[in-house]
Amino acid sequence: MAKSQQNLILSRLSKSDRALLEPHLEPADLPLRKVLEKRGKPIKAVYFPDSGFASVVANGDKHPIEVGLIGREGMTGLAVLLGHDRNCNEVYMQAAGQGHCIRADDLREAINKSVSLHRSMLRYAHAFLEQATRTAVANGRSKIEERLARWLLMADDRLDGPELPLTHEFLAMMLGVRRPGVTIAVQELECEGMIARRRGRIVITDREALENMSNGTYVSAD
Amino acid sequence: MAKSQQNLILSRLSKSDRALLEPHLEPADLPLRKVLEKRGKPIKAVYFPDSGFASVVANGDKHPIEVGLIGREGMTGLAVLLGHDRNCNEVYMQAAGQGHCIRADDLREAINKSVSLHRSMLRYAHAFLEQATRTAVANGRSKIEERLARWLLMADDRLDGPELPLTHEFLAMMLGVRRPGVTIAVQELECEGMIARRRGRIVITDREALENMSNGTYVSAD
DNA sequence: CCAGAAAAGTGCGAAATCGTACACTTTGCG
DNA sequence: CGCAAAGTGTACGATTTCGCACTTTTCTGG
Repeated sequence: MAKSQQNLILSRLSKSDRALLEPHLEPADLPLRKVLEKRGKPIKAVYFPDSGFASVVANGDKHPIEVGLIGREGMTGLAVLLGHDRNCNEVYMQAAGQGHCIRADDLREAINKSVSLHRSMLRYAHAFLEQATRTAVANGRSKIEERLARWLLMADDRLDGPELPLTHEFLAMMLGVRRPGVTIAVQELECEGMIARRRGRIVITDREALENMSNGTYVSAD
Repeated sequence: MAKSQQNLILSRLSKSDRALLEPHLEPADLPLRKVLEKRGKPIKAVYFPDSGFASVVANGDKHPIEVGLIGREGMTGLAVLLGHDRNCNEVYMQAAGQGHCIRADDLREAINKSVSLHRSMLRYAHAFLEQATRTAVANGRSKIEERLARWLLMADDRLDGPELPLTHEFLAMMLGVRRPGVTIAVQELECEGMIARRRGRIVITDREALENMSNGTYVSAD
C-alpha cells in the first residue's frame, strides 16, 4: 500500500473546498501525548494528521480503553461535523507526527458555506462509526491475541515505517487488558512468525497471517 | 420520564422541514424481527420508529452481537446521512412497534434541499456514535451483569410499558455471551431487587440501582 | 562503563466466562 | 386435557483473563 504524504481528507477535497479551508489551516506539530480533545470540554480546534496517529480513549481516569484510532485517513472533531461542540472521550496522539489544524469555528463556517466540503468529511464520519462498531464487536467477542492483531494492523496502516513504537504497557492500556496479557499475546504472535520485536518496537512480518488472526474484525483504513 | 407518542427526530423538526418530508413519509408497521437494513445491501428505505426498537447487529451469521439500539429517539439509515448507501450491519426490530418510513432517495433529496433538516438528523448520528463507543467500552471492561443492566435500561427507555418482553436466549445474543450466563446475571439482579421477572418478561423495579450496577456505561437515550 | 529506570518476562491463585449437556417448568395449541 | 415446544435452571470441566508481585533484560544518561 503506497502511503501518501498528506492527510487524505484534505488531499481529496475539490479545489474550491480546499481554497475555503486553506486560509484557516495551520501546520501543527503533533508530538506524542499531545491532547487534541479533552473529555467533556468544548472542542476548540480540529486536527488533520499527515503522519502519526491519535487514539480516542474512553474512561479517562480509571480504566482507560481505546475506542478508535485516527491517522492520516481522518480527522478529529467529528462532533463538530455532527452539530455538537464536544464529545465525551479524550483524543491524544499515540504516535508522533505532523498535520494541520483549524479552529472549530472556522470549520463550522466553512462547512456552512460548502455542502460538498461537509459531505466529504461526513464520509469519514461514517468510516469512523464503522470502526467504532468493529471495536465493540472485537471487545465483545475476541481474545487478546485477536484484538492485538487487529490493533497492530490498524496502527501499521497509519505509520510510514515498518516499525511500530509500542510498549506492552501502552498496548495493554489501548486494549483495556492486563499488561502481562499483552506480553503473552505478543509472544504468541511472534512464535507464529507474524511479527518481530525488540524492546519497545514491533515489526509486522506477515500481514496476511495477522489479518487472519484478527478474525475478520480488521478492515483496512480507508 | 414522559414518553411521547412520536418519533423524536420527526417531532422536533421545524414546520418547513417537516413539510419537506411529509409527502414521502409513510406509516410503517414494525413487527418483531422485521429487517430494516440488510448487511452489505443498499439501503432502500429509512425508518423512524414511534414505538418499539430495533437492534443494530454485527457478525450476522456466526456469532451475532449487538452494537446499537434504535428506538423513538432515532432513525435507521445513518449511512444515508453520511453519504453512503449501505452499512455492514443488520438492523432489525427487537420489540414490535409502529413508525414511519421514507425511501432513501427521497430522504437524500430532502436533506439536499434543507441544511437544517440534515443537521437535525446529524445530531442523532452523533448520539448514535456515542452509543456505539459506550458499547465498545462496556464490551471491553464490564461483567455480564453490568452489561445486562445497561441493556435493560436502554430497552426500557424505548418501550412504553414497564414490561420488557425478553428471553434469556435473546439477551445472550444481544450481549454476545452464553445463555446460562444471562440466567445467572438475571438472578443476581433479581436478588438485589433491581428487577422482577416472569417467563419471557422482565420488569425494572429499581432503576437507580440498575444505573449504579451499569457502572457508568449507561446514559439515558436522548 | 556503570547505575538507575523503563520495559519485558514469569508465576500464582482467583475470578469470570465458555461450551455443552441435561432436567425441569411453563405455555400455547390441537 | 395432554403434549410439544419454548424458556429456564443447573452442573461441570476447560479456558481465558484477572490482579498482583517479583525477576530479568535492555536502554539511557552521566
